Amino acid sequence: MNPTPAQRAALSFQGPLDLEATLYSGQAFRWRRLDDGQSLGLIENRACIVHVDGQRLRTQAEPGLNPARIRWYFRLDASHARALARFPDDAYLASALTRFPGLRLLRQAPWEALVSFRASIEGLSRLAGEPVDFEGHRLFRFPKPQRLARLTDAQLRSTGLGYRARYVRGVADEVVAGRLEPRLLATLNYEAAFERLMELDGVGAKVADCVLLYGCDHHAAFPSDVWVRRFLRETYLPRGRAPDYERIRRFAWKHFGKHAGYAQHYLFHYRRAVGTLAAKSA
DNA sequence: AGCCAGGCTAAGA
DNA sequence: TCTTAGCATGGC
Repeated sequence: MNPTPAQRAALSFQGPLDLEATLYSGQAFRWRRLDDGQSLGLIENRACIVHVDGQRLRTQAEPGLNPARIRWYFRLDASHARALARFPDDAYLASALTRFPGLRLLRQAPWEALVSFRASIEGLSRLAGEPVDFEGHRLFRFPKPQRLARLTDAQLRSTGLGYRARYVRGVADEVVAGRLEPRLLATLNYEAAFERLMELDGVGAKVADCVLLYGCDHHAAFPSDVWVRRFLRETYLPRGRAPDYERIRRFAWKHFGKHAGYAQHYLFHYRRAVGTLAAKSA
């Protein structure tokens, strides 16, 4: 296969951009650090190498991945600052913002987010994705629904999916049959999109909210896992029984507002990377 | 090195 | 009707 040429760009941006926190905080699964300190991954299924140079994001991208799309993916527009500006005056959030001011919520592809629910993204890509040779590295694109739907159960399981293989197959079938259009989830309002996702076999509230937050830019989505629950119990909800999913999200909307999900990612990352949150600025 | 995820289902209280 | 174990596998 012919190596794919790279197109270079330097994208200027406002405010801080912390690629390390942004790419490796558990919201994206397709990036890796190169020996020279840059990061290699795929954006909208096209290979890309990035690093920050002052107030510019320097990129090498496959043709077809335009600078505008890279800006969109990394949220190099004002929407990052806007979301932060709407955060409540909150001591815990302030700690996380002080420590990781350049952590940005990525805008990833709905289809990939949908299947990445606990699926092995890398495994599925290696198994069924088109290989790409880019700047001396080999990557694999994430397979389209049509491709995943044609895989056998044994093939899906070979990627480490285990009994979740049938969930992946089910979602792929839904898309192929035209009953589900991942891109439309971003255009529905949050509640409608949440309900639609919950109808899918293998998608519960946590997974639905992850898809909506990381793949559809729905900031109302507040996925709560063990880290978020732990954080909440250490801070706002210390007594009583462990709150269930519904109670947590209602608390989140009331306390964090319309960008609760964006705040969630800050708290999630801080709790995992640093430890128990201090109520004072770090 | 063992526990636990996340969603579903079947079995138990 | 509500709660709980088990599922296949990998990550902490």
